[in-house]
Amino acid sequence: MSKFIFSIEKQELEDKVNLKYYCVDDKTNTIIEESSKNYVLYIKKEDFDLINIKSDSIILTNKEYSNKNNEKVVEIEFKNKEIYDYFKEKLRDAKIETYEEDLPYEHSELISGEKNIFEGKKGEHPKLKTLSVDIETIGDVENQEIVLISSHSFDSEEMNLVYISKSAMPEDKLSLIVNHKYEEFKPVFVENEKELLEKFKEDVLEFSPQLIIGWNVIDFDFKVIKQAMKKYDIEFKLSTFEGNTKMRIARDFFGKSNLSFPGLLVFDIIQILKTNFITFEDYKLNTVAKEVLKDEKIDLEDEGDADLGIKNKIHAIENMLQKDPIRLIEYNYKDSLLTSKICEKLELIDLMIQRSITTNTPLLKVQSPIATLDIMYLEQLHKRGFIAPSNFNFSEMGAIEGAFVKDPTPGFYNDVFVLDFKSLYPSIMVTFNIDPFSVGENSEIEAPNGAKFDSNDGIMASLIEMLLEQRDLAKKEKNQIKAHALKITMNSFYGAIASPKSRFHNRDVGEAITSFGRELMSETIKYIESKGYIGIYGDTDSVFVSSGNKFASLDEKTQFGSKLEQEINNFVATYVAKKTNRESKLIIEFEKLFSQFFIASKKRYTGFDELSSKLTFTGMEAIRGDWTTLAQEFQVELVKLIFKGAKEEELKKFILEEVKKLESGAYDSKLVYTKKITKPLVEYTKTTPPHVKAARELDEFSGKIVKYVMLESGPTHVSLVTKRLERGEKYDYKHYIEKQLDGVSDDLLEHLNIDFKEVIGSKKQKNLSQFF
DNA sequence: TAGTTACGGGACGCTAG
DNA sequence: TAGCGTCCCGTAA
Repeated sequence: MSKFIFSIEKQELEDKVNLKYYCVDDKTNTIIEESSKNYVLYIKKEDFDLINIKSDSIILTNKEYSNKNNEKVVEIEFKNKEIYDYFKEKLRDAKIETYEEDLPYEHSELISGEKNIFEGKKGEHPKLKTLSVDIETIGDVENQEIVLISSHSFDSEEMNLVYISKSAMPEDKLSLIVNHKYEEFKPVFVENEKELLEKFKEDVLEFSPQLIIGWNVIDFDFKVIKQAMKKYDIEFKLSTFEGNTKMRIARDFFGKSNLSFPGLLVFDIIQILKTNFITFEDYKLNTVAKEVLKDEKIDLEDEGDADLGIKNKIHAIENMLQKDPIRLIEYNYKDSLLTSKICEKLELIDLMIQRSITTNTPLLKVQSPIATLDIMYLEQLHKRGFIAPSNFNFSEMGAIEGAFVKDPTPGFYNDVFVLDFKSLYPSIMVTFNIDPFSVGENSEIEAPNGAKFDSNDGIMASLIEMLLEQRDLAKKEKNQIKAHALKITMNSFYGAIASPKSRFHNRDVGEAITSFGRELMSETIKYIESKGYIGIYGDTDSVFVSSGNKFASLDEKTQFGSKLEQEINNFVATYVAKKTNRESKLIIEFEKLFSQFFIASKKRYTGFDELSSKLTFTGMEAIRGDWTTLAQEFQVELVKLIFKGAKEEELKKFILEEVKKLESGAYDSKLVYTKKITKPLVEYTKTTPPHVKAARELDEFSGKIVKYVMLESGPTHVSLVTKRLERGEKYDYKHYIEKQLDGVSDDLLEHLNIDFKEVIGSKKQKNLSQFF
C-alpha cells in the first residue's frame, strides 16, 4: 500500500510541536498520522559552554554538527515552549548565532527522513480525490448574490451537479427550468442563496475531497462564497477534520492567494499553469480549453451584443439569466467540467505530486524554489555532518549581475539558425561545481567573477546530477510529467541562490554562475564569427546564426544546423577543459530555423520557423497585452505579407485600407487598451498614466485590470464609453493611427524604405501646413 | 509569506528657450 | 515645443 503526504499541519503546544500529516492511500482515502517534536535550537558548542546554563529544562542532546568553518555545533532540547522562547531571547540579546532556527519543524522531519512525502512501490503514483468548482453571481461587487454553483469530479459521477437557487431564477421560466432534462449533470434545486450554500457544503463534506480546483477559484469563487457564508452564519469550512481554515487573499498586489481547509487543499489552476511554465496566449478558461481540449465555453453573448457595451461579464450573466437561464445553468456546469478536463489532459495534479515526490517537499510548497532547495540541500548537508546558518536577516549583499544580451543589427534576415544551451545555469553549476557551501579561496576552478570552487563534487553538483540522471531515465520511460517536473526543479535552483531570501544566497556564488554564462556566450559568438558565420543575436543561452550562404533545400539547411551544433559543442568542450578537468555538462542544441526573420531590437523579433512551420513573435507588440487588438492584428498581417514577399505597392495598399476601415468605424471593437494597476490608485503620484486616468474616472475602482479606450476627450474606461458616445463624443482615430498602427509598423517599414505617414498622406498635409 | 536580471518603449512632466 | 530623464508596464530568458 502506498502513502503520500498531501498536507501537513503544525500545532505549537505547551511542551512540544505537534505535526499532523494528511496522507492519501492508493484508494484515495485520507489517513491522518501524527508525530511530535521537542523544541530545539542549534548553537556552537563554544557558545553553549560559555553560557554555562544549568537547568533541568534545557538538555544537551548527543547530536552534533559542524558549521561552515568546521566549528562544532550542538543541539539543545527544551522541556517546554516558555523556556525555549526565553532562551531564544537570551541568545538574541547576547548576539549568539543559531543554526537553522527558522527551519519549519515539518521540513526538519522530512529532511531527517523521519517522514517521507511518499512511500510506495516504484511506478505507483498517488491520486487525490478532486472536485472542480465554479459559481455564478449577479449584482454588483458590493452586493453579490450567488445564483449557481457547479461541481464536477472524475472520482464520482454523483458530484456532477449544478446547485440552482430558485429564488434567483426568472419566475416565468421556473417551471421550464425545473422540468428541463439536463443531460450531463444532476440539477439540485434549492430555495435561495442560503440553502444553496448549505446544500453545497453538506455534499462536499460528505464527498470529502482532498483537493478542490477551479479557475481563479480562490480570488473569485471562494472569496465570494466566504462572504456569503458569513452573511448566513455558516462556518466557512469544507472539511470535517479538526483545525482551521487558512485563507490569504493576495492583498495590495503582492504575492499569491492561497486557501486550504484541514486535509483539503484548494488549487487555482491558473496559478498552477503559470508556476509550471505551461504557457498560453492568455489564461482565460476559454483560451486554454480551446488549445488543450479543442472545446470551448458556452457562449453567453448574443451575436449582436459582442460589443463594448456588454463586455462586463456580470451584465452578460444577468442578461442570460433572464433570457435563457437553462443555457446559463449549462454554462456554469461546463466551466467546472472544462477545468477538470484541462487538469486531467495536462496531468497538472500529477505534475504537482511528482514535483512534491522528487523534491520531498510538501505539495503546497513545491512552487517555492527556496523551500525546495532548502529541503533537498539540507538533507545532503546534514548527511555530510554539517549544519547551515539561520535565515532571518535577509542578506543585503548587492544585486547579482545577470545575463548577456547581444546588441543586434536590426533588420530582415534569411535562414537564421537558432541554437540553445540546454538548462544553462544548472549545467554551469554541475560543470564548474558551483556551490554555496564550498566556495573557497584556494580552490582550483576560477569563475570569471573571481570566485573559486574546488573540483570534488559539492552538494549542488550532486543534487543536479541526480536530477539529470532521473530526468534521462524519465525520458527513456516516456514519463514526460516526471521529466518536466525534474527540469523545473533544476532550473529553480539558481533563482533560490540569487534570492536574498534564501539561506543559500551568496553574491559571489550567484555571480559565478552568471559570469560563466556571459563568458560562454561571448566566447561562443566569437567562435562562430571566427568560422566566417554571422552572429546576429543572442540572449542568455541562445545564439542566432547566419551562415552567410544560400541554401538549395531544407535538407541542406538542417544539415548545416546539425554541423553548427556539433562544431559549437566541440568548441564548448575545449572551453571547459581549459577551466577544469571535470566533465562538461554543457550542451547546445539546434532548435529553430527561421527562413524569414526580422529583429527590431534586443528581445524583440519575429520569424517563420521552418522546423515547426510556425510564425512566432517574440517580445513584439503583437504579443504584448498592453497593445490593442487593432495594433496586434495589424502587425501580424503586415509581417505575413512581408514574409510572403509582397511588393511595396501591395503593402501600401494594405496600410491604406486598414486606416480607412479604422476611420469608418469597422474596427471600433478592437480599440480597447488593457493594463494592470500595479499599486493602490492613490500611490500614482509621480505621473498619471492613461490607464490610471481611466480608472480614476470611475466612482470606485476595484481589482487590478483597467480596460479603456481613447476618445477625443482622452482615455475613457470601457464601462463609460457607450454613454459618452451617445453624448456625441468620438473615438480618437488619429490617436490609433499614429500611436497604434504606425507604432507597430514603423520598425518593419523603415527597413523597407516605406514611410507610414507618407503612405496615409498625413505627412504631406503636415508639411504644407507650415506654409500657411 | 516571498526565484532572478535585462530590456524596450509609451506617456508624463520638467526644463530651457 | 523639443529634448530628456523618469515612471510604468510587460516582456525574454
